[in-house]
This record gives sequence, structure tokens and C-alpha cells, in this order.
Amino acid sequence: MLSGDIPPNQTIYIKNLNEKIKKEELKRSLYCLFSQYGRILDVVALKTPKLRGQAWVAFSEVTSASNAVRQMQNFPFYDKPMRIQYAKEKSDCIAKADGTYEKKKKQEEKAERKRRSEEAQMANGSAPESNGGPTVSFRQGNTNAQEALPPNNILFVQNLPVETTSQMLQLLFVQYPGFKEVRMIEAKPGIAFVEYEDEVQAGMAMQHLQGFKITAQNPMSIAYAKK
DNA sequence: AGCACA
Repeated sequence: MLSGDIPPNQTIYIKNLNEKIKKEELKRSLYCLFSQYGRILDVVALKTPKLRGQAWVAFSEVTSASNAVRQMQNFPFYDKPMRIQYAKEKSDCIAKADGTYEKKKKQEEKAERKRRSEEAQMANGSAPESNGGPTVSFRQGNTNAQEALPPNNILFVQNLPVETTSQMLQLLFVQYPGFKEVRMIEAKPGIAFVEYEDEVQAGMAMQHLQGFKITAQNPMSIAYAKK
């Protein structure tokens, strides 16, 4: 299998990311791109020599991770196809939530102590190293884990009030880069298609407008259109 | 290519 023999994990490991992108932007974009598959608990990206070009996205559900691994495999992101696998280890944010964290930390400390005592025996000094940075968490609208379609530059919008016009929708969707057009069908009130230049831009618009209410009774439901 | 989170 493409993803190797790593067992399913709530967290996905992404590599072949564009290393020129700044860490905070990268995390933000990954969050936007992947939140269509479910609730994201954390996005981790480091720019250390060993870890640049890679990231971890932790979902609240394994099924979200599975959909993401399948559907976003090789997705062109900042001009490079993403390579996605399940993470090898459980994310700390998940271990903390399920109570496994303390135990894990103890094991690591034990290993660390052992390593240090071995180093001491060899009588060499090593400089402490620091890395990483602050973790930013985002909060945004939806928690849609509905059956996810693969990315498409065209969005399918449902649950609109019947009196919605394409001009009204255009006002909303044109705010997001790459907007091309809104199409509505006379015979089918309440739905619309919105086209963007590419899938990433469509995904961003979907993320931001998901659940937007034109009237109180009509939170819009946005998905990628079927191909 | 590369699996971390302090």
C-alpha cells in the first residue's frame, strides 16, 4: 500500500511539504485544508533541520484521518504533492485527553536518564538544544464529518433559502481568492454551484462559509461538487 | 528523506 504498513491513527503525518512556507502560515493552511474531514485537535509543524517539510494533523476521530489520508494523497499544496501517512505515534494532545500521557512521559524520562548516564560514562559534554515554537490553535465554525468527497474547484452549496439569488451568493463567495462564478439552476431552488480557480481556494471558501446563515433557518451546507 | 509535540 502507498501508505506503508502503519496502522490507522487519529493523527496523520504529512511530508514533502514546501519548506519555504513559514511555519504559522503552513499550520493555518493545513488547518483550513483538513478541517473538512472533521474536528482538528492540533497541527504540529517544526522548522528544525530534521523536521522541516513535515507536519502532523491530529483529528478527534480516526475516520477523519482515514478520509484525509485517502482523499488528500498527492494533493498539490504550495506546488508540491502532499505525501500523507498515518502518524507512527499518538499525538501528545490525544494522549493528554485519554490519560495515556503521564505514563508515556515517565517512559521517556527513564530513557532520557539512561541516555544521559551513558553519555556521562563516555565523558563528553554536549550543548543543550532548543527548538520548536508556540502552538497556535484556531477556532472556527464547523464540525462536519459528513461523507467527504475528494477536493474539487467547484463547491456544491445546499440548504439555501429559496429566494436566494446568485448575486447574493456572489457577494459572499467573492471574498475568497480564486472566485470565478456562481451557478444556480432555475428548476432547483435552494442549491448552487460555486466555482474557484483551484481546489485549495475552493477549500478555503468552504471552510470559512460553512454553516453561514442567510436566514436563521438556513445554515448553508457546503461540500465539494461531485466530479 | 526526514515521525513531534516541552
